[in-house]
Formats: sequence, C-alpha cells, structure tokens
Amino acid sequence: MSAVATAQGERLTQPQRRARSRSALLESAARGLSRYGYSNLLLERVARDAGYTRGALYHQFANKEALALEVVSWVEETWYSEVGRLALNTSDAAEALIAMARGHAVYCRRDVARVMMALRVELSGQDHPVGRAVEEAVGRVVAECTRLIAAGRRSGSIPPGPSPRLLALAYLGAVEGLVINLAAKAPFDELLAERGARGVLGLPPSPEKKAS
Amino acid sequence: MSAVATAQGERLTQPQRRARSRSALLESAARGLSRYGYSNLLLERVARDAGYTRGALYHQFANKEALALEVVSWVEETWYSEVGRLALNTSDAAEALIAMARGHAVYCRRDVARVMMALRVELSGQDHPVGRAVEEAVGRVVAECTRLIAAGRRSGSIPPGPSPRLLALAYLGAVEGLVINLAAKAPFDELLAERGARGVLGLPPSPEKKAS
DNA sequence: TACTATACATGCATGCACGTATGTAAGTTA
DNA sequence: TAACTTACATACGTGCATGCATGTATAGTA
Repeated sequence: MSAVATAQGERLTQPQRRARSRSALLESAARGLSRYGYSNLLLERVARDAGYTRGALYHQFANKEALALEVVSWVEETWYSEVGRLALNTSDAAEALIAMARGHAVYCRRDVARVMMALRVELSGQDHPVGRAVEEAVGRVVAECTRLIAAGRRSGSIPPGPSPRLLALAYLGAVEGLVINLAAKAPFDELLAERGARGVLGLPPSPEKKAS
Repeated sequence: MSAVATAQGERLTQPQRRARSRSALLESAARGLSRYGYSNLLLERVARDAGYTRGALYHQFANKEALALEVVSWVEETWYSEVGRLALNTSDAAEALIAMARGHAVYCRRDVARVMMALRVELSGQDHPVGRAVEEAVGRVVAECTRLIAAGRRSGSIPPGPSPRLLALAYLGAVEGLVINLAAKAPFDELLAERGARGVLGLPPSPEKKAS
C-alpha cells in the first residue's frame, strides 16, 4: 500500500532493515493471497504494495512458493496464538469449541482471513507443495477439534451422533463458511458463529449472552 | 475422461453432433472449474477430457470466459431446479429453509459441487465478468433466502434477531462450508446441514428424523 | 456425384509472469 | 576513507497458455 519510507535520518542497522522489509513483504503477500489466491498473485504487485520491487522479494524469498509457504506458517501461528489457545482456558470440551468458533469469527475480521480457504479451494488435490502445507495445517486443526469432540462425548457435554472426525469437519466448515460470508460484520459474526457451532454439535441454544 | 467415440455406424445429424460435443465440453469444463478454478483451468485439458481438442472448444465457445459463463448459467439452472424448487413445496418459510439446506447437501454430492465457491473465492472483488456473474447468481439466492427469513419472522416460525439479509448470508455460508467440508459423506451431510441451518436460524433442534 | 457448409484438428503468434543475472546504493569493519 | 558485504533495482531470457489462422474430414444439398 504505502512505501516503508525510511523517514529522514532514520538510521537502521542491516538486520533491522531486513526484518522490516521481510515483514512488510509477508504482510503484503498474505493480503494478496487472501484476495487473489496463489496463481493470481502477482509478485510485482506484492512487492509494490509493500513499497519495494520484485528484486527485494527475490532477495528475501527463494521463489513464489517459498513466500507462500512462509505466509501459511505465519497464519497458522497467529491462528493458534489467538484462537487455538482459547481451547486451553476452558474446562469443558463443548465450551472450548464454542469459544473457538467465536474466536475464529474475531480472528477473521482482519483482511487476511481468507488465506487458508482461498489456498485450499485453489490447490487441494493438486499435489502442490503449498496446497499440501495448507492441508497439513488444516489437518492439525481438524485433529484438535476431533479430540475435543471425543472428549465432550465422554464427559457427556456433547450428545452422541456422527463420528467425532466427521462432526469436526462439519463444525469447521460451517464456522469458516459462515464467518467468511459475514465478512467481519461485528458483533453478529461472533454471535452467529456460536449459534451455527451449537447447531452442528447438537448443543442447545445459548441464552444469547452478548458478544465479548 | 473418455472420448465420445461415435460408435461404429452411429449416424448423427449435424445439430446432434454439435449438441453432443457441446454438452460434453460443458460438463468437462464444469468439473475442471470445480477442481482447478478459473485461471488454473487449462482448455487443453478440458477439451481432452471431453474427447476433443481445443479446436472443437473454440468452435463452440468464443473464448475461455464465455465457456465459464455458460457453465455458471448451467449450474445456476440445475441448482434452482433441484434445490431452489424445494422452497415452493412447503407452506412454512422455516421449513423451506431447512429443506433447502438438506437439498443443497444432496445437490453437492456430485463433482461439480464446488464450481460456484471456487469461482467466487478466486474472482470476487476482481472486476472479472465471470466473477460478476457468480456474484449475481449468489445474490439471487441470498435475496430469496432473505425473503424467506423475513416471511418466517412475520409468521413467527423464525425468532427475531439479526437482519434477514445478514442471517441469510450466515445461513448460506454455514451450509455451503459444511457441505463442502463433508464432501458428500451421505447421509450425515444432509443431517448436519439441517442441524447447522437450524442453529444459525435460531430454530430448535429437530427430533432427528431420518435422511430422505 | 459434385459442391457447399459445418465440425473439428493442427500449427503459429502474442502476451504475460516467473526466475535470474547484473548493476547500484546503503551499511559495516579496518 | 578504503575494502567489503548486504539490500535492493533494473534488464533480460524462458516457458506456457490463450487465441487465431489455416487445413482436413464429415454431413447436407442438388
């Protein structure tokens, strides 16, 4: 969007320069992937939007694929630190899944929300390294949700029904689709994400407490 | 996949030949768009999978864009005739929305299920004719669901809450995401689509009647 | 059977984006 | 300040898919 513009006299050490450029390029790439997907992502645009040229990009990243892989890792990390972590603060598995649904809605209010979905829709089944990385990251979330659902079944907070893995896929698909379609329309994104999650999981409707 | 292979002695009139080639190419293009999206769709592959070459394709369709637009129209028509129609057979709006959720799950069991989502994720916001066509088609479905929700609110079968349009977007996003993630795992796709829809709409859980 | 039109195949030209090689400026160490 | 390294820009080559132009076979017509 805007150049990094080392404001006059702002003296930077080399590692600082490098880190600044790198994160600017990564952020720009994340926005680009979210909007345009992988093959429609133009590195010229990524660099320009970050205030650089493709030369700077190729100096920091080996190629388009490596750049995308780093974006995927970055998204997964931030997602875990902001959403996945919510599962640890609750004692009950059903509560954890509800909290994650709401948390995901909040997480997706930023503009890089669609990175994972965009890449998955575009590259799944394509034997593409980036597609595989996304599938693996999504797989980890699915596994975590599957574990939570199984635990909730054992503790009785989630009623019996389809296999935990199938239910986890349904839960995640519903929450992700809902949140993306709502496009950060706070506070309803969070409220409806909870309602959708409860419905899929077979939980009773909540007493409609306010959004956090 | 396999060539059309005019089995020996099978005498065809010109309009018949044309129509046969045309639908074979359209079907192949629909599968391709569903799997690879628009820009990753290779016309060479489309033609080959239908048993022809790109020459045949360019003889029937002006260009890649025109081909994609026809696929979008075709998908919208079949969706209305198989899913949208379900809304007409019910007296109550809430019933209609539930029926559509289940119907969409059934509709999406075929391999062209992801055409609309794939194109929307790839081209939305891009000022691309195909993207616009998809947005318009989706917009019509959203409008229909919005109308149904407003009617359900008036008749009391859907409880008050967020604006009908917002709720329609949430409902559709949840159902679509859920169904795609479940990848035609009958009969749970249908069952969970209903549960998700009920949750988002604020309807009580159903007595879990069997899938149709 | 000759002659036209339609359905389809094959070969070429263009454009576009990636990746790389080279050049220049800014920072680091002596 | 002189040498050296790192950060970035500019310019070029390559591959690939689209679209078009031309060639061939099959169907319709007299």
